[in-house]
Amino acid sequence: MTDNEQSRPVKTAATSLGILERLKTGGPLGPTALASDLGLAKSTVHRHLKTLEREGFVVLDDDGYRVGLRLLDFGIHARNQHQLYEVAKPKLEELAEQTGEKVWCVTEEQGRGFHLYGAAGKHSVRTPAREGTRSYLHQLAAGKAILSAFPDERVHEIIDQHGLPAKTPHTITDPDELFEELATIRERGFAVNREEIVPKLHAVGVVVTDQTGYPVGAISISGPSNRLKGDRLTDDLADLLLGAANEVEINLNFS
Amino acid sequence: MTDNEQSRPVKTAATSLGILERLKTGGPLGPTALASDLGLAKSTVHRHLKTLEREGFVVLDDDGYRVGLRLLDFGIHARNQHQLYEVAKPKLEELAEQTGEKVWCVTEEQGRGFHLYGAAGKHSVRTPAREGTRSYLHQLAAGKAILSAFPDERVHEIIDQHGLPAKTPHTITDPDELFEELATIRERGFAVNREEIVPKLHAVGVVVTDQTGYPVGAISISGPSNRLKGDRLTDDLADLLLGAANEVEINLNFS
DNA sequence: AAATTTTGTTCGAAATGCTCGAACGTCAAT
DNA sequence: ATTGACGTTCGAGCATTTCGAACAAAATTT
Repeated sequence: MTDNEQSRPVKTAATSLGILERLKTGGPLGPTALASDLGLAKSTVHRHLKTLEREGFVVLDDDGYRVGLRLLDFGIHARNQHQLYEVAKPKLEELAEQTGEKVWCVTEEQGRGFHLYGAAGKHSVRTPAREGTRSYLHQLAAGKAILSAFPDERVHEIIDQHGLPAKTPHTITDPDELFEELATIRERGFAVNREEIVPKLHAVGVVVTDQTGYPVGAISISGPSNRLKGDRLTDDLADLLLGAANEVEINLNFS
Repeated sequence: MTDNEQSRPVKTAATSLGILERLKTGGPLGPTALASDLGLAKSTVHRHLKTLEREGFVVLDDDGYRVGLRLLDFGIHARNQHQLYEVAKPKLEELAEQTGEKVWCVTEEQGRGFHLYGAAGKHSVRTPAREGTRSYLHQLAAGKAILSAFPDERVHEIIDQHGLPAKTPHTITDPDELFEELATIRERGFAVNREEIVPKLHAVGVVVTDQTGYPVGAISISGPSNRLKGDRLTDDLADLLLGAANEVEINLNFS
């Protein structure tokens, strides 16, 4: 499963997806700008755009082409496939209300973490994470909680596939260190993140498993480091999360 | 702008998108099932799937290929491009709380209506609409409200492009009837939907325009026909919506 | 307002790279 | 152990994509 080298990819399809990707991050663009960015001929990009437009994946307005809401339809569908979303959602809102912080629900796909849903408490701070955001598991409290529930073998696969890229000086970049951390997490039941992805941002995360012990995702609470520290972080909030995760796990068995 | 006949579409890209579409509606599937559904060779579908998988647009699990959460990333991004979403959201939650019904925010793209966000009140009923759902504008209260703010010329374009397909016996299928309805909506300021998309479901909708009068979307309240009728529908709820839409319009000018 | 530059769009021709079918490997079921 | 169904790989023909150049349309400048 470590093999991600594809024998013969469909280059034409990859080109279309590359255009979508570029439009997502690069705002509205025209054929000329896209062509030079992607190293393609104007006419080629134009043809792709018109095809994508026909299907609603991109739309044309005054400023150029943008990603279309057709993708929201697909995205919401992708999210609804995860039972965790619907079950965890009300619990997350409750936690956000109680703690005043930002509460997330994260799941794993292809060795990466995806933010399924976030509930904002009264005092929650703005972070780079949005719904749909894809992150490296080892950079997230929720992600490390998920990793702690995988067999070592699977964690090795993930490291092989994605590495352990750093986001801040505190990010865990050494496999051995990560495995030690995962042992600690398994022991005490929750994961802690101290400025490992965003400076001055801390978080706690707890895994949510199904009946077989497989991690279907994790929930986390994040906030400013000076508010999420000491006992509040490792006792109060961790306990709150452990209870919530436990409830979610039970509800998952009956849906 | 009525020309949607594309000179030379990129067939290969369209094939990939067709696979995505089929996976969205048809649940997890394997290469063989997809190939026979789409009239393609197994090996062709396989190659497309591997390409899509590499980009995270589909994922493979025990039951077959599914649409991947990478699409949620794109979809959320598409939604965030519409300022209306963020501005209307808190107001929708407020309305849902007040009325107990389901409240939606809809916007237009390519002559179709897209459900940006829905807030559920205590007594809200389950309908086919989800976030991201694409509908015909003439079948929605919010959609008709949007149409009422377009110039007739644009409405004609939309009718030419998409027709006026029926969902129930009450759906408006005649252009003249639609234009009469739009005149009424412009006059009184709100649109009403009586079982035009779902039997026994009624709704009220009010357009939200920008400074130039262009409809950036609409908000609506929907619920069972026996609860949303008479004065409650055309007075109480309509007034509530008109006030909310007005507030949203003002807030849109400062964001 | 004319001219010029930039951008969007169309089209032909060459060759890339996609599609198909057949064969192989793999797994589950009988 | 054997059969069948499914996923995967690979070669070869040719359908399709890609590029570049030319044209049309805007936008920007003089």
